[in-house]
Amino acid sequence: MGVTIKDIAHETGLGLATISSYLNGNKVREFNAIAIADAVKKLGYVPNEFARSLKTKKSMTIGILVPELDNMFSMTIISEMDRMFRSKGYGVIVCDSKSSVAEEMKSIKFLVSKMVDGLIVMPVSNTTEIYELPLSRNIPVVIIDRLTDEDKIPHVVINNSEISEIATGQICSAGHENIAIITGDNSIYTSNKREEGYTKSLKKQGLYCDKYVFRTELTPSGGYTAMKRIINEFPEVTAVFIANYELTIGTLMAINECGMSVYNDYSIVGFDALELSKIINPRLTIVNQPTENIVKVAAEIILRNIEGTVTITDDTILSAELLVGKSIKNI
Amino acid sequence: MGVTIKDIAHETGLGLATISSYLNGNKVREFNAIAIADAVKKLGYVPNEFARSLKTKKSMTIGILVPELDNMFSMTIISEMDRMFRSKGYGVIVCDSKSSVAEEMKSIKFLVSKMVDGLIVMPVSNTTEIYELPLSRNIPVVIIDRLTDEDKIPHVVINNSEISEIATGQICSAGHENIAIITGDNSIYTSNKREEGYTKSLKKQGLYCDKYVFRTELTPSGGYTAMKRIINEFPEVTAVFIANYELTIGTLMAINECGMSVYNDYSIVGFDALELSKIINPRLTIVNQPTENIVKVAAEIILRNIEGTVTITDDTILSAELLVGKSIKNI
DNA sequence: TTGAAAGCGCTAACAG
DNA sequence: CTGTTAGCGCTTTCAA
Repeated sequence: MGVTIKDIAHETGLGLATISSYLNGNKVREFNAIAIADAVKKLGYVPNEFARSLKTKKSMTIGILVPELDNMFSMTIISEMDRMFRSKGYGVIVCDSKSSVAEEMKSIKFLVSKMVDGLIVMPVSNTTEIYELPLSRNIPVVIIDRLTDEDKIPHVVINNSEISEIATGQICSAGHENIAIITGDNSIYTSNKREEGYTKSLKKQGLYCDKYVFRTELTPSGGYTAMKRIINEFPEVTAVFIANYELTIGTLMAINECGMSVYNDYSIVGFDALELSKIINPRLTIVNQPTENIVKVAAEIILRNIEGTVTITDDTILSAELLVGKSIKNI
Repeated sequence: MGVTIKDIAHETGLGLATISSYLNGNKVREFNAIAIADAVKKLGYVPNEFARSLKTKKSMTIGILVPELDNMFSMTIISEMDRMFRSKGYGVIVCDSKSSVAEEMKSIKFLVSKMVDGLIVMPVSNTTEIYELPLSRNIPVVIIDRLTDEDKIPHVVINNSEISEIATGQICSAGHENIAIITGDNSIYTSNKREEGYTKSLKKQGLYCDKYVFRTELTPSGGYTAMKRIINEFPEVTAVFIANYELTIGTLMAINECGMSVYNDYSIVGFDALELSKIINPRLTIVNQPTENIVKVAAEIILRNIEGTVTITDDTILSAELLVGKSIKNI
């Protein structure tokens, strides 16, 4: 605690700049390089990032803000962000806005005060003003998972509506006529868009019926309760499109608990439940988000905007894929 | 971007120290306080944390290292840590060691290089040497979720063995004789301890049979596969104790898929699956970890050790609780 | 209370 | 390639 480059300058008899040079990977006479390396080891020198940051104005940390931390999708994203940024020498500092607009604002302030070099936000609110603070301090922002009307900030999203239309279409093609959707509140962008695709598909076939739209909390309980209602109150329903992971878990539980089964009793298309899909028999047909790609693109944009030669503000729309299993029955 | 306390000193005609004093909540003549506040607002001054950190040697961030980021328990812990520390002005920087000893070492180095003020580790490895680096730099460490033979570092753990013994005992009391366990590899502390409690309980009753011990990956697939084997190869088994959340999901899926049911066909005690337990009918009996308390205790210790008046090295053993549902059948 | 001044440890000109 | 020097923006003695 307290070995500085000055100490190793003393030890080696060299100047500060030489040490600094070496430490930053610049050319130094081989002879000196060895001396420095030795001194570093001997004295147990570790660079002081505070001082470095003060000078370079970079903290080498990225802020990530998600609505809920204990949610499968958030977790996957964070997990991959962590890997991605770590490999570039950046640390990741995470915050959770508890799906609250007020908390979201607070979190952004907090992250900015922590001097993050960039900010990745999975937003709750629509207000674009929450980005004024980071932007005013030249902290690049990337919004993921939803589109907003903020046009100075790049978005990375998937084709929620389209893929949901395709997924629903798949169910229609199998001959189902009473198809339910279990999704989240309409104020949630992804829930809304996924419902939009579902609706579009069914209207095209003249099969739409708003009684079959179940909007609930995005939790297993939400899915469970919704599915129970479908089973009990709408026996004519033969297929269900489920718009997220937590809902999918709950829905499956409800089906199983009632002694019914996927495929035979209910044709199912889930969302995000890659791991689940594999352990269900027959294998679940699901929509799979390209999380790795979302992260890769978002990270690249942020990193490039941090470099700051040009500023990217373009949105990226990635395609999710329908992983076809055996959970849709032809009737 | 660039307004410093010097600027506001100019603006107000006061000295640097006065401004700094005010900013840090110390007494300043009311008259001046107002002037400073005005200038701050007018110039849009925001303190530079780098400079402050350089001086105070505190980053106001805590490093958290978990073996797997996409794991229910890790997530819950992180989510609560985030809340806990945020409320104290600390940020949380998370790392994932991918259950690898080498990665764990790297992550600790990384976190230390990020100048965290404290480190909370859910360890993978047994080696105590990985803590030498933070300790040598006076960064307090708290180990959670497992006990190691490191005695300079406080641990916060639950009574894994005891609660598992109790849980298993509960199954025995209901008259079951062939009771399986689905757990993780023995090298994983929690898996090992939970199995230990199970074994102890069964041996006491003279019911132990090592064929009923299933050690697998801590994933839904792991649980699913293990349960399938139980169903197919050991029809005499009537009850299963499951040692973690992911395994519990997989196990339930397997049971349901085979057209069997919890309670009627299999008596089940799960782990950590608070949310699941509620959506299963009959309600699942589970072991519930006091995550909130784990976090609270760990955070308190870290914070206190950061203050640094005295150094706490005591271990804390918290009690998990058995939430009794209706998933154990009397036979 | 307040102001002046001395660093915290590092980087980046600049000159050699 | 190397050494000198001047800060980065803040906190903190120390006097006043």
